[in-house]
Amino acid sequence: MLNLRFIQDNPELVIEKLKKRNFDASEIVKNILDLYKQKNRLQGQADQAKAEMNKISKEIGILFREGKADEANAAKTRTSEIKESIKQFDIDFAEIEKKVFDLQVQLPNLPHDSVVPGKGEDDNEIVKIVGTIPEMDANALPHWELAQKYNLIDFELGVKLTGAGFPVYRGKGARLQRALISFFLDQAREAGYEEIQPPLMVNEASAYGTGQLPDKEGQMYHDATDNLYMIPTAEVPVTNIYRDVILDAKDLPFKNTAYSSCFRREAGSYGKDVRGLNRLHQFDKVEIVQVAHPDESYKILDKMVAHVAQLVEKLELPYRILRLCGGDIGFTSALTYDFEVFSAAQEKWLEVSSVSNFESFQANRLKLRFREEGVKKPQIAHTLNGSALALPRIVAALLENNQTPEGIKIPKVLVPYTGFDIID
RNA sequence: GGAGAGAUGGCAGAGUGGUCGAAUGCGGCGGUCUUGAAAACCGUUGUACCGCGAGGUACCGGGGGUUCGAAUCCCUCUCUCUCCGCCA
Repeated sequence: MLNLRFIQDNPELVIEKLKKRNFDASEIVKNILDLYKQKNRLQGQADQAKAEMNKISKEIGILFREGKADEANAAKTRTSEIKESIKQFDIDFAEIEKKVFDLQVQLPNLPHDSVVPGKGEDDNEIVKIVGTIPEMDANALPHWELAQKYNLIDFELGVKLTGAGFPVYRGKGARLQRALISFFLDQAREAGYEEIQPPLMVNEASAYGTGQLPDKEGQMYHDATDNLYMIPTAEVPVTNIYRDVILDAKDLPFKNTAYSSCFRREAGSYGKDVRGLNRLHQFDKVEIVQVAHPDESYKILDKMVAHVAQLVEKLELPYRILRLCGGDIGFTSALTYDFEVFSAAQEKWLEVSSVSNFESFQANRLKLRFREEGVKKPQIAHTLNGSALALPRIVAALLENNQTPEGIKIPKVLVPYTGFDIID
């Protein structure tokens, strides 16, 4: 969420920048400014009343100790009125604070200057396209048919065990999954990321910390008995490592990578692009997360993009990088690059990674700060994350693009991990 | 699942109604001493909000209550630990 002080000091800037998202913030910002003034006035009054009260209480204590009980009791009678007004101030203050907060969380992050305005995905900028799109045989099979033909993934069995969107990987299909996970983790480690194995369920505080709550409540699986949420991405537990902490500036950036299964209810998304591995309730992903100094975060974003690009290249998949437009960028992001690989048999681009700089938007909610040498006041850090990479669509593209009459070829870089170079 | 104990500053740990934002120790930072370091000694060391500032307010797991006054008393919730049971 945006910092209140910042909104207060830069109302026009906030409104102007959010226009790129087709988000009209004028009403909300105006209300926030009004409430903020009220809040401060109220706090002034309340603090004054409390100061008065504290002073009297202290005096009463001294009087009692000196044995002047009469004077002490006389002083007591003066307090009841102040006490009442304090009570009322506190009630009003809490109410206004809640109103401000409710408005504050409605404002999305300010897009970076490089983000172009736009309505939706059609307006995204294609930064670059790498690799050549393979010419496929007319009878090339989509991955769900290949998965069945070579007995790699059993979607039907998943339905039996759990439900749609929970596929069962088996044999070389399962081994391919494991190989990809190891490969991605090793690559991240070599790039200096510390590997984390996080819990797959988180508590409410963590779900709030990264903004899954309150807005996206319906997108997470929730265990009501213990009030825990299945993570939709490793970003949630990993980023929450840094909730409520003050870091040393000289230790920045913090770099973490984590493999996890991800669980998403995907409520309301049935019917389109859900075939095979295209959209699942449970899938695997290796995530990279960085906590950065504000001055460094965009340099770091570029490095993260380069890291992801290099992964896709090593897998020999044709891909393109998009810079998301204002209308398509996520609520919490200031700048996002999406990676899409070309899936040859489906003949379409599939999103396999999303790399974002959240600037201070997420850190502000997390209370993730750092302290600069010699500066007393802690500052809000920047957070970034990206998928590196999400497995299912990578697998879909690998199967489809690498199919040959002899079988499915495994990219060279993966062979040491799979232990086989062809699926036949 | 049963029984018990506990939650205080970066950590450890005192504090059971007022002078407590909080002893003491460790750690951190600065300094003295030293060729340098260690040791010793001295000083310093929480966060947020409001205020131009002086300063004020809040925070001792969360919420509520008693009281002129709560870290301290009461209620409630959450979490952690120990023992027993079960168990990968």
